[in-house]
Amino acid sequence: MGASDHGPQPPARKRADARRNEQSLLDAAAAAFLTAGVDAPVRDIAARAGVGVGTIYRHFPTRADLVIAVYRHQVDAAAEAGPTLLASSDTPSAALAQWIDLFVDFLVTKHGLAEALQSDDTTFEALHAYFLDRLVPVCTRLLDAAATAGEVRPDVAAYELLRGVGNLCIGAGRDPRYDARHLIELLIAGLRVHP
Amino acid sequence: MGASDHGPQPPARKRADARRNEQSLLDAAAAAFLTAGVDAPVRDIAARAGVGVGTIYRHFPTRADLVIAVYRHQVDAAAEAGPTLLASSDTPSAALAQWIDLFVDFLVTKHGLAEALQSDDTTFEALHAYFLDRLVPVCTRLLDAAATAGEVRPDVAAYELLRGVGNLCIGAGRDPRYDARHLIELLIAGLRVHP
DNA sequence: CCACAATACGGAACGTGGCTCCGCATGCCA
DNA sequence: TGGCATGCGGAGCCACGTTCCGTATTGTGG
Repeated sequence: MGASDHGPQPPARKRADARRNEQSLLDAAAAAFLTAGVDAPVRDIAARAGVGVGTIYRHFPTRADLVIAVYRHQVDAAAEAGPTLLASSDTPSAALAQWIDLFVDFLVTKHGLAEALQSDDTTFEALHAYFLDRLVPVCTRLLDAAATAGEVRPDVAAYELLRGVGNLCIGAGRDPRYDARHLIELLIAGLRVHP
Repeated sequence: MGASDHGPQPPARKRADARRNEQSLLDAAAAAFLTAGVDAPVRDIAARAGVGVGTIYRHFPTRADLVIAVYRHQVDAAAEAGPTLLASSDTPSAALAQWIDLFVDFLVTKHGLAEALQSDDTTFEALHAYFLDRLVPVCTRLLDAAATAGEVRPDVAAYELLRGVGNLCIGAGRDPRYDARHLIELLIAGLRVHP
């Protein structure tokens, strides 16, 4: 559900001010997320957008809805990059590595996103689900291709790998001594079938 | 600092009721952590212990202090297990693997601990520091031994490895599809020098 | 152009949780 | 037993999420 229809062709027309406010909120949220992370206080976001808190909840009932709306494009781009990479890379495992790099780039630059994705807070459940809906199929395809080519172990599920990578991104960029990419490289090395 | 003296020989005698309350609080906190995780509400812990909230803050000014006090023994045990394993194992890398297993066992059974350890919440800074103080030296020794024996890559710091393992433990046991141990096994496989 | 219903808005108000502060109780020692 | 250092309780303040409803705005049919 929810993973296929992202082009509301049948325009459920809304009032002009509503659309205006929705856009203001998206802009404000994006800005707030940048400086204060994805759990920036609701009131702050509302203030930035010049609206009342009620307006946020009307447009984005849960925080997850707001976060998804802000990052939807980038997540979709990552999803679409999968097949492209698979087609353009020398080997499936190279495509997989590049794709994961993309994913990491995304997570690492979004303050608090990786944390939120793994949080058990029910507020973020939908966020978790959205990421999985979009990315697990892509990752599965890359993983399958690499496994079929005998390049990686066949006993790792896309879900697990994605969560692992997501987890390793937590706290990246907050501590110079912690290099998430380095560990993810290790993880992928461990995934490889060694001669 | 704070990592070496854990036997207050010079007894800074406190009042009897103070010591009693401190113990009640430790018991109550341990129980609360078990059911509600390490961020169980302060008021709940106080109620369980039959004291006022002020008493908690007097004995344990920050949440980290309380968590540390509750888990101190187990962390110390993990620290002490390092050298023991190194002496009793066939190879340094086997000792390392076993030791990490121990660490994972600990983290996985403590609801919310792994999350707290990586949280950027300043409340938990001291917790993070305590774990590192105690465990980084031990892990460094294991890692050095294994690297010297040519069993693992020499370019991974104990700090990084511990944080990576800690991160991978986040959310373990909350989702049957996510097996932290499996990924950590992968990580360690990637750490190994392959023939 | 106007009236009026549908739609959307704002922000006061409530619940929860962390943390502080100070008047009061308690243990300790002489 | 008296006096006082030490420790205690919990009311109260703040920050934040979330709800709710009186009011304002929009767009449409007359």
